[in-house]
Amino acid sequence: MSFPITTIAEIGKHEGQTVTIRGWLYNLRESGKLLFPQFRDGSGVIQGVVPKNAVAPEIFETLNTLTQESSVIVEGKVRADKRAHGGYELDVSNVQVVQRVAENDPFPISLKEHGVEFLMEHRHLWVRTPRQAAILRVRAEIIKAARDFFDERGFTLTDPPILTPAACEGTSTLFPVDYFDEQAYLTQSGQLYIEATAMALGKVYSFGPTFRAEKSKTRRHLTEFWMVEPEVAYAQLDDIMDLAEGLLSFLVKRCLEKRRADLTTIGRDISKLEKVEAPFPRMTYDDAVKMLQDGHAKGALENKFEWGGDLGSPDETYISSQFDRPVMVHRYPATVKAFYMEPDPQRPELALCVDVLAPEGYGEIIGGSQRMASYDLLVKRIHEHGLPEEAFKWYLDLRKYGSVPHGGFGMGVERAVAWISGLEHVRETIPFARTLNRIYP
RNA sequence: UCCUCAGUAGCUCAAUGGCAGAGCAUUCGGCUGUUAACCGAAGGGUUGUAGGUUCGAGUCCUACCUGAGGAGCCA
Repeated sequence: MSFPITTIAEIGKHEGQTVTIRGWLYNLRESGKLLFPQFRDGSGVIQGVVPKNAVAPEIFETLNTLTQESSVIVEGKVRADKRAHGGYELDVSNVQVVQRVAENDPFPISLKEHGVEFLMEHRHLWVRTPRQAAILRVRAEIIKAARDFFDERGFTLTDPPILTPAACEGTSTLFPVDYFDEQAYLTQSGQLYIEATAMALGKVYSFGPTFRAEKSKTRRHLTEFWMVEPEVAYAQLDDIMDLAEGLLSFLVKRCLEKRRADLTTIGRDISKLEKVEAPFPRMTYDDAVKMLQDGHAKGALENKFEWGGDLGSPDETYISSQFDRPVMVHRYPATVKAFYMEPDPQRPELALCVDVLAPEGYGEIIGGSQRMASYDLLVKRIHEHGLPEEAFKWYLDLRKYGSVPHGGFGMGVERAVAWISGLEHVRETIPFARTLNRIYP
């Protein structure tokens, strides 16, 4: 095996040359004394062509009896061919089997369809299939793009703790952890901590895992998921909305530039993504209520929405279905939102907050707000929500020592990936999903 | 927590209360351009679990287990 090693993605650069690829047998088709082994290496799939009279008998026999997902190092000459899916084929001249999958215990994920439970039980093997690999590449691209977006705009990455002493927003949905005989919790948001670092560094963001012990069983929920959370000193609600709009359109543009082939593999309708450009529609909660009531009058919504409630999932789906790009709903009633949100000075019953609803029924992918700047009002709200003031002492300090208007948002990475990739369920957007009923593999 | 649906071969699914079936996968045979290749053959079953009704239950009833996606809650 002395020929140059290449990846399948870059094999076109070696047309006419003999190369080495290192990967796995994806599938084997045969037609008499002609074999068509398909190899994958994580970067793509290429079909090999092996006529019986063109190679040594032992090489033909090795390939003829090779099993799906056996690991192989293959030597062959790259040839452009219109009949090939990637545009190239490999005229195989030599093969070395690294590990052969036993036929009495074959690779479980055959090329035919499978059910969700079976696939999730074999997630460690499912990730090898082309569609799942494409989704994970899109996820990686979105993560890189989000970091580039903030890094290029003068934000500093500050990592909040994952082990926390108390609830950010109430204990009911937290995973408890024993911390040297003390009760601790896995974080449900880094927000409160990055409010502190924003007062130190001006513009900050966090990027990390988040844990919610909610017993949610829907296509939008994981118990462990990743969030990008920017936080900006001196920012007001309009600045936060501008930032959210800028981030989402940046992510979509980047994926269209760099991961178009993967989106095609996944089966995404790319024309829908191409419409996602700033500015996004912005509507107040009041106008959203009117839209929902109109929807009810037209028979599109089952229940009549009354002012004062939080938007339910069917409500979000209806609103977002009216637009071809994300829609920003702002200024909800303070009573349905978190304790730390700044009241609207024009109408104190409203919170200066925004939810960004993705199109095509993907629901809320960003939630943000302007944070409460007043010490006295914040103490009052903490008490109203029945939260222990002692646990928030450090958070209240931020309002004592140079408090300023500030705000930020959290974007759910998996929901963003599900939307951009056009997936039915967020469990495919993360390598190993943690859901209500699954913590294996 | 509530509502709805599902559980039969390794996988995906059939089977009116009356013999347990097919496709894929695996093995064997055939085919020199296959595209989830195709053609022929073989092996492969405690029908989720425990009860019940019945001459007879994969099928009907009860409970439980497991899973799914919807509500609530949220990103």
